[in-house]
Amino acid sequence: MQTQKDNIRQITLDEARREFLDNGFKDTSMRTIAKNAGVGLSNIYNYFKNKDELFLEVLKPLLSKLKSVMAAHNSPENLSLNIFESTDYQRENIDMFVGLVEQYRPDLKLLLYKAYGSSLQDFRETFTNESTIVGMEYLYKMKEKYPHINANISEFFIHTMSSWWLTIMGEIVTHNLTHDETEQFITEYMTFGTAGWHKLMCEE
Amino acid sequence: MQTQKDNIRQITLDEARREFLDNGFKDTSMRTIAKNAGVGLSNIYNYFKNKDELFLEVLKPLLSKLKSVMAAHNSPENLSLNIFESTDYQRENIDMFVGLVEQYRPDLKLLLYKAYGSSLQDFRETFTNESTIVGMEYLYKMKEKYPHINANISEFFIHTMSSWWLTIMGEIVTHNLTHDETEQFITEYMTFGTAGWHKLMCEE
Amino acid sequence: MQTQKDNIRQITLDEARREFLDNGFKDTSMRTIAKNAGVGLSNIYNYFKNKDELFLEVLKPLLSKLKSVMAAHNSPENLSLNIFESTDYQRENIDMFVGLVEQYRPDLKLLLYKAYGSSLQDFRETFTNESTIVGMEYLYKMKEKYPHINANISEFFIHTMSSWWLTIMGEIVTHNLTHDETEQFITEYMTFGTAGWHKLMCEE
Amino acid sequence: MQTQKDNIRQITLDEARREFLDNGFKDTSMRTIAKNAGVGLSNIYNYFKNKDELFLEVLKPLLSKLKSVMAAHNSPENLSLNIFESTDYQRENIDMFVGLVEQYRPDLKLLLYKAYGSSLQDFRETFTNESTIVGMEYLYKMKEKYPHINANISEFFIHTMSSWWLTIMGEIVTHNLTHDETEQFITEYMTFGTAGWHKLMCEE
DNA sequence: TATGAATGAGTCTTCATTCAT
DNA sequence: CATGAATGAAGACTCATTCAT
Repeated sequence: MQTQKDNIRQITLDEARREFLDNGFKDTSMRTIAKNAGVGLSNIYNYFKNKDELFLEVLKPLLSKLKSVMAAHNSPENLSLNIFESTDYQRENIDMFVGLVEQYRPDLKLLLYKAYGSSLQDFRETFTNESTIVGMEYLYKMKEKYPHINANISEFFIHTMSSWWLTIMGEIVTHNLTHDETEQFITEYMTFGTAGWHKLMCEE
Repeated sequence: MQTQKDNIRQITLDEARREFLDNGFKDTSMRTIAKNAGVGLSNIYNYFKNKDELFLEVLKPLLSKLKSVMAAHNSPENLSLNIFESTDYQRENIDMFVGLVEQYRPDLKLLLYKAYGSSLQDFRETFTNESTIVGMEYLYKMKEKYPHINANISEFFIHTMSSWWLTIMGEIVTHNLTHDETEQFITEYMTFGTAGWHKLMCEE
Repeated sequence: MQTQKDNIRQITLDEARREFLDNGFKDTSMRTIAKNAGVGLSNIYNYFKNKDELFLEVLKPLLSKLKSVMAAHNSPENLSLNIFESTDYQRENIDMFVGLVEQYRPDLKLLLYKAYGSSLQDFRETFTNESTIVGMEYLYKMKEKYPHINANISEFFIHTMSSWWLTIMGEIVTHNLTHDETEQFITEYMTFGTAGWHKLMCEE
Repeated sequence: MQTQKDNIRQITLDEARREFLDNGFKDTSMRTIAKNAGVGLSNIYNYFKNKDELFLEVLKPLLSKLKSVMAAHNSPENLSLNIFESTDYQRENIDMFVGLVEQYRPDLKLLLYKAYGSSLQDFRETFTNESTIVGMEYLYKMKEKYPHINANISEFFIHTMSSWWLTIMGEIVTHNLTHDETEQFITEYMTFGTAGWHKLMCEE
């Protein structure tokens, strides 16, 4: 009996996602995926080169989304001190953030907590490093535009903030907040962060 | 050649730490530990019940240190709004923090990044949860003492901040900062955090 | 894009030869052949019954050439003691030999060194056995014609000489001799062999 | 139930030899060896690092014997033109040769015909190359001692003769000659070879 | 003819732990 | 206390070939 191509591929991906989520990349066996997906073990290898590629394929949509998010961060319209006051900008930013979380919740869990043993094992570190570079560039551009601000902020602090971003993402993904809880958290987070950055950049 | 009892135990622990650090809990094999430690494989089981307990034993000192740190956080002398201004208190707090990192750097790496597969795999989550409880209690007590402050802060936000703490710890452990870099970072961190908390608790 | 029938057959054969040469029969997979030849895997089975037959088909030209060479060996005009002196005959013989090597170098490598796992795995043995029979017959006929020669040579010695022939073929195929090197070798080989045979058949 | 160390090791080696002989290295599975030897599959890995090492261990005695044989070839007492006449020397040489074959018959088959896939796959080539070097050195030393001989013999010819040596060894190992057959063959071989070498080195 | 999907048995190797001595 | 042997299940992946279309 032959099932259609796409069907099998999708079934395998779905089952793999479930299995990876339950047991993590390393503790998930191809055998189990095959059995639970109702697909012949060796047949999986007609669709995916190996276990790692299967994992990557599961996370592909999320990964490209993240890439585009990071690219957007540095766009010119964000280069304004307004952002400390502009609730609009912040709101927009946050909505994107929350949307991303809601759309990719399981995949984010996978990526952040279950990737041990895969080639994405060090994604957090990699992503943080890249974010840090982006963050530093942002800082320099701001300094050019607003020479009076304090841009003498250590790379490591930026690094830390980038890492924080992922931490928060991870926490949100892990805990299922109600809508109100989410709203309150975001307000707090914005209040806290805005005050912090303002102090750091404008009053030192 | 026989080695004395305590020696064996210690040698095993040391070699296990090294091996776990290099390859992570899951990818470290008892065989390798035994071979590199020069100890008979099955003899290890005379000192430690199993691989997991060996791992726990390696991390025991760090774990109890962390426990005491958390306990101290809630002590009465910390219950003062002064802490927002008192550089002394903050300084002291930070020094403890830095001291801890310097003393337990490898163990912290182990605990935060290499524990996959062990019973400490979820330490980060567990610890964050406990920290959150402590943090909430602290908040209530502060509210009792200073009724005018805003203590209406979401548990999830506290949770997030606790998690942040571990994130920062992890970053410091991972990157070997010079003394000056550490100083600058701490200053930035304090500035940022103090402003944030102040805004959140006193001006809302 | 469809390729014409004969094309596909030939392309497959060529790619198979290349692959077999690189990795040997056993370590070459049908998948690889198909992929590199740009032919559908299962389509190969429309042209060749199985992997073994594909291998046989690759070597078919060489095999029939070898068969004819062996047949020629026993022809009447060769039945002369002159051959020990007649450089002409020897020369002709050698030239055929060298020509064969130059024309079929890769196929000879295939047949002699890369056939493990195929039905030609024991070709060397088979061919040697047949050659031995031919050689023995040759010897008898010579004895009939020249009764004074010593034809009491063991079958095993003939066998050994037949095997030697293949060995030398293999060596020549493996090492890429220059023209001069080939010439010198042939001279040496003829000198050595002629002296040996002469001693064995005429002076004992 | 625990069997003694050496027992198991030996049983495994014996069974492995048998299996390798029957099916060749590549087509012998560790599972089969384990089953037929009555040893736990994974237990084999307590004695041998992997399949290849098991194979090497089976052939170890033969390999060191061959090494010593080659080393002896160049010894000073062999440096004499007498050897063309001295039946003693030749006899001794041949006896060693035959003894070696009789003692190591199965192992020689293994090494020469069944090693495909193992690290000894190219033993024949390797050994021939080394033999060639030894042979060339021998030739030079002879030339020094007997300046009138013709030492202008191509390396490739020597190579071919070294290869021949292995070929003959292989043939003898494969065919079970009676004592008389062996004697006759040796005589023929010596007659043939001596005449050949003599012609090549002394009359050209 | 041509295709990609499907099969199912097979490969070597590793592991934490326990057993017998 | 110490040891090396033993266990049994599990791991990812490959293969030649056939099936359904």
